[in-house]
Amino acid sequence: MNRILIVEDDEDIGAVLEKELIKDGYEVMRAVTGTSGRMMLGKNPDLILMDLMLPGMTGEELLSHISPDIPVIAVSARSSTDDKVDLLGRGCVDYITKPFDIKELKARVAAALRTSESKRGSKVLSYKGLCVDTGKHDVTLDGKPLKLTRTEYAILKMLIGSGGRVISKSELLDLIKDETPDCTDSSVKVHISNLRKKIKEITDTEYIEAVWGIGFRLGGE
Amino acid sequence: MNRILIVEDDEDIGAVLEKELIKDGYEVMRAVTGTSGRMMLGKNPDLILMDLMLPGMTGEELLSHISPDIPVIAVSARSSTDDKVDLLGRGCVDYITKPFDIKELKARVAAALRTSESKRGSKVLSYKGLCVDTGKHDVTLDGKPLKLTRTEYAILKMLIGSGGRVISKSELLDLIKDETPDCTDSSVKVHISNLRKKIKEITDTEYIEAVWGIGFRLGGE
DNA sequence: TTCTACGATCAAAATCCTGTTCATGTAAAA
DNA sequence: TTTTACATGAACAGGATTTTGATCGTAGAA
Repeated sequence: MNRILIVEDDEDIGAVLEKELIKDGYEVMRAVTGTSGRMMLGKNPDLILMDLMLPGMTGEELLSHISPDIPVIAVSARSSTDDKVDLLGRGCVDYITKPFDIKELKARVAAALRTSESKRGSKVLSYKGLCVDTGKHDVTLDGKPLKLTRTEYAILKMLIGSGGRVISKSELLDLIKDETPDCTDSSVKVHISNLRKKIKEITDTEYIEAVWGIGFRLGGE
Repeated sequence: MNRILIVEDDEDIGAVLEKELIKDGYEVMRAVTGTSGRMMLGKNPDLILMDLMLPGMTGEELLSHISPDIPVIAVSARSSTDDKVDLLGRGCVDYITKPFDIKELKARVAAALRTSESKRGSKVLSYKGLCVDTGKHDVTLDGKPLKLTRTEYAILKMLIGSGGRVISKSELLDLIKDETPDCTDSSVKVHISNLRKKIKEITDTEYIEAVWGIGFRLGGE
């Protein structure tokens, strides 16, 4: 779940934003001054929605304290192009002028989160010669590329991402359910089987291990 | 993704810098001498982190070869104010003395990149013979000009600007939505198709690669 | 040992995606 | 006005992927 920090001194607007964003499934934190906003940076928000006119500290000042990989959307009554250019230069990814349409705001929040997620979620997970690059969305085994389908990739990523923990079949089912809500666990079995087949074409090491009655785990002996 | 060139002869320090910067999502290149640093200028770094005491060529000498719009941060044991003024005059945007705090260094790197990016909004992105000049708004393939429409250009720029990352279809849709808010992903498909067609007129290399169920990526084999 | 429930695999069927082409609408250029 | 270039949506073909159902193998319990 994504965490959004709202820095807004107007109680009404803040409350509306909070309610709407919670409705969309975000976790929301609120601050009413620049100073309190700065303190809440410690809680690692994934996105910041910020008014530029704040008591205590200007939005611009607050901006300079924010790590550049957190997307910031500025909300302001001001709308001169100069302001806009200036802010975008300082690390804001977007800019909305009041009064705003809540639907548009939500769309921009979603877009900003999407790009930042793919940018910083670009991690390389690895386990014994098996490398999953979550940004490039590709996998290599002992240096050789492994061509996986979407589901196979998702399963492998889940397995490799959970550090040796056993993943229950129902967890894997949830992964697949996103696309097809009604499916039995027999598809999971097939995907696992196909994954193993592709792995076997490259190495003899057994990577995917079944744990009876529980699920699967990565652990090539 | 931003590319950072580290010119540092101390192996330990260089390795730490590289690791930390990669962790932050930068693409890192290393050089251990001034001379090799100079060669790597050809790889178009977005920022240079440079030790001033180098074998082969002094940092000051190297500085004079660097294009003035690339931000350079000097890292040095020396700390006299004269040195500092001198260097800043020669085009360094910042100056850090050893021993430095890695967090501070990262913050300065981020800040320097942010300002330089907004200053010269134009940047030449390139990938295997494909060059996108965001300033001049034109594209060349193996030296030959590629005449693209506005949308095709936007798509290609997004793909090339994201360093091999997969761009989801919804991200591409957002790009098009700016002009026509209601459009289906079938237009994305058509644009991609047209782009490929134009590329194919010049070379046989496959540049735009589909990642099934996810989106598209640049990656000519 | 024998039984049962679960795991593995296969091939066919169903579904989903991509790459094209074509007809249409629209806005700018001549 | 006419012409041209672009963007879009519909429709379809050709694949790729996913699911299903049947079948066989195997671990664990009685």
